[in-house]
Amino acid sequence: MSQARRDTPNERLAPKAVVGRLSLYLRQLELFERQGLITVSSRRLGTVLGIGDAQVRKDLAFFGQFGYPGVGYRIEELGQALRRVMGIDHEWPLALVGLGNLGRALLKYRGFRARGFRIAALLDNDPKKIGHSHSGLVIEPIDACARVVAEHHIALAVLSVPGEAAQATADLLIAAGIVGILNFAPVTLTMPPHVNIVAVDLSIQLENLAYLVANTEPKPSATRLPEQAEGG
Amino acid sequence: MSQARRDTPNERLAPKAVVGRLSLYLRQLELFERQGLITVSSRRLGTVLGIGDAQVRKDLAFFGQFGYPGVGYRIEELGQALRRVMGIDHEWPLALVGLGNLGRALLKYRGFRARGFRIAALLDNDPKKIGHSHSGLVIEPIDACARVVAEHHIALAVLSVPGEAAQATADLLIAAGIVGILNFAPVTLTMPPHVNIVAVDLSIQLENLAYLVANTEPKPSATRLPEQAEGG
DNA sequence: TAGATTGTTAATCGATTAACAATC
DNA sequence: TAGATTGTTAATCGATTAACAATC
Repeated sequence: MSQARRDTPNERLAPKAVVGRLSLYLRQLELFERQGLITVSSRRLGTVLGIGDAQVRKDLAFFGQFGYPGVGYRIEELGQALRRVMGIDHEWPLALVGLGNLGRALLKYRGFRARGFRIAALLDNDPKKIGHSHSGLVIEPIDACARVVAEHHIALAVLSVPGEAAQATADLLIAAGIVGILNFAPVTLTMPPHVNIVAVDLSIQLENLAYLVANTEPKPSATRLPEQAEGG
Repeated sequence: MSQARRDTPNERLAPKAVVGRLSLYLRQLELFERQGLITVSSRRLGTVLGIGDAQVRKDLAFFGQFGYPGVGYRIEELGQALRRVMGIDHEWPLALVGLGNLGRALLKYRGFRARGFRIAALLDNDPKKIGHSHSGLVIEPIDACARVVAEHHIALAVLSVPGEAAQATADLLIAAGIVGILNFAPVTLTMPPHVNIVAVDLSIQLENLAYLVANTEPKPSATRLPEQAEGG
């Protein structure tokens, strides 16, 4: 419940790499909190995430002064501060667009809800799906997105339509006022500058993994030396 | 069917950022190929992906000399070369571990198959699920992973178990010979150095999007100037 | 040939790591 | 106090961009 102490918000947008790590820090802080810890040092926080202590401090310092020299960071306070700088100190209603296999799985995915993201509307263009209910929500036609977005004050959309439909659907969503899209379609979308997109291309991730595996030394011996691996 | 011309494989592992873009290049090349194009310049390839022409050339040059001055890149030839350097010029059998909502959606996801990844085995620890068939495959207990991995020559696993089970399950998979994991569990896994991991954390991606949206200027006017957005 | 475009070198930019005075 | 740890500056490292001779 304490307030952040010396919050010196930075004018610039944080580097993408920093923001990605912020989410990792927050997740780990919440874990530490459940374990009953009160404070944590940059070294300890970094170690469990495979990140150097200097980098942890630098990342956090970008947004303000949250630590106490000689003590470390107060976990609850830092967690609150990070939620605020990340813009997730309040709920975000989402539109889920495209209710194929992946879309329906995302609808039931509990990780979103746990992080303050609430799916508030379902959109699909398949006449066989429109009108059906999933998890208490009725699927509406994509044409209705302007009304739906306004009604529920939705800013973010999760796009899980087929690749062929992705750009046209995104255009409709943007016209309806959507300003952020989490794109699961395997397509590079073209956007006006005020709209943000984060692409999650599962095949590309798997390809990157294949490359790494194809170019990594095999296990050198029976000895194993645990080491950290990263992700976004 | 042509061979790459002057392939000068680089000893070093390519930077992560380069590998990520390689997948984008390949996807776009395949699109161009379907559109009937024969050659493409670095400028054109870059433009549609929102990447500079110098960067496209530099990325490709890391792996060899694939272009023709004055002409550009032969699309089919470059595509083949990229598939080879990425290690996806052959099929990869996968183990899908964890058949919750997300796991079942991934099983039906067609993007994997289209890219040479074939789910060859299903593993889950829920007694209610073991023995049931999905898409022609029988769910086996995770304890059986050593046998299953050996039988199907599986190197890569897709891990979609709950966060609490992720590390223990990953340890079993590694002991069974798995050397690459696509991790959907919201947990930072600890790995021996010969094992690669790519983390796909959907909540983190959505958090990054929320940050961007919360810190982006709103639409300045009615004029729109389309611009490229990126993703991995 | 003239025009286009590569591969590569040099210049710039940004991100990570190391070091340390200041603080508790 | 002595020990721990921060925030920040300087040093290093890596990645991107610009420029251009070489090539077709």
